[in-house]
Amino acid sequence: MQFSKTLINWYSINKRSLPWRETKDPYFIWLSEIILQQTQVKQGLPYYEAFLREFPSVFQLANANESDVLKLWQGLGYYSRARHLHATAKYVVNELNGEFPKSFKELIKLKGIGDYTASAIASICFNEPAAVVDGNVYRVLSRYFGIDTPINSTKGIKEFKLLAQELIDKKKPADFNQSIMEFGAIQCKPQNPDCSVCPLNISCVALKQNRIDQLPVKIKAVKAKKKYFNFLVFISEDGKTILEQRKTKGIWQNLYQFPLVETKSEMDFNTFKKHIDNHELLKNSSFDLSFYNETSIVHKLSHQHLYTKFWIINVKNLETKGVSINNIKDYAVPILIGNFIESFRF
DNA sequence: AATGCGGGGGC
DNA sequence: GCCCCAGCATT
Repeated sequence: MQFSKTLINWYSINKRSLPWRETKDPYFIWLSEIILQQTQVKQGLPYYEAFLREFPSVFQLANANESDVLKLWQGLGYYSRARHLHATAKYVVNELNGEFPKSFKELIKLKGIGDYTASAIASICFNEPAAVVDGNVYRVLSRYFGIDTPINSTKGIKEFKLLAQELIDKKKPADFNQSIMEFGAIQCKPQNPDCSVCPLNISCVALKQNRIDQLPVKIKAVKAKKKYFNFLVFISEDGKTILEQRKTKGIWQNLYQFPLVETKSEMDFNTFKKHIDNHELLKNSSFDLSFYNETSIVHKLSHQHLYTKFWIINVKNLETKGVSINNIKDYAVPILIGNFIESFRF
């Protein structure tokens, strides 16, 4: 197939030099693939290097505490990846003697490994002809073949997977998979690709029909909801503050934060002072309230916009409820909290 | 089939 | 402001 040959040839010339491309060790490939889910190389690379420094093998990762793994993951987002990464490391060490499964069928059973990641590991590490379909593959195939089935519909997911599976070079599954993804990342970019230098421009359907900017088709995402977060930043005279671990499902599960009061709207000083008067951590004690930011900090997640205020609460002492302010950098926190901690002078 | 989950960057 | 990103789990 000319399509596959062209991609593999393009890849051999244009591929970026990246650390996980120097190995077929499933631990390294697995780690890189989990980190790179929904994450660009530029953002994930430093995390990959940090994880390998801290956990050179699956055994060190399995022996770590989840809190330490989350701390290292801090800032990368989609924290369930880190929790599943750790759980799978423990499973591989404890149940599989530290050896990763060697087939798509077995790999996909592991936590945090879905169709894409199982295909990536099986092809790159074990030469199994399992086609990867990530955001890049959707884009390349939808444009080159002029397919307008929505890529995030059930029909589209099946259709593109089938097509990729037909196109894969069964003799070079690793090269084919990586070539089509790299091609999507560098040549067939989301915005303003330079089709004049594309090795596939002669036969690209979208280019011929002048539909490059209309493909791939995607079903619209729901709009983000607004939420109003008020963090209680306690400061005691003996140098302590309060951090709590988020145990509920939802965003930032198992990360730490200052005690959170969610409200229906943005709080001004007087309203908020009344609002928290009966708060569990404040009743029967005197406190001095002030704000860190008078206008909300807007933190945008994919599905929520968080209008956030940090409230400074000076108290006499916090006894055992508090943690030493000197140690707060040891806790894994959302980037929203992390940015505050960095800029606030305790 | 639909929803939730982060954060950074491009335009 | 909207879209995109080496997706997965849950319901």
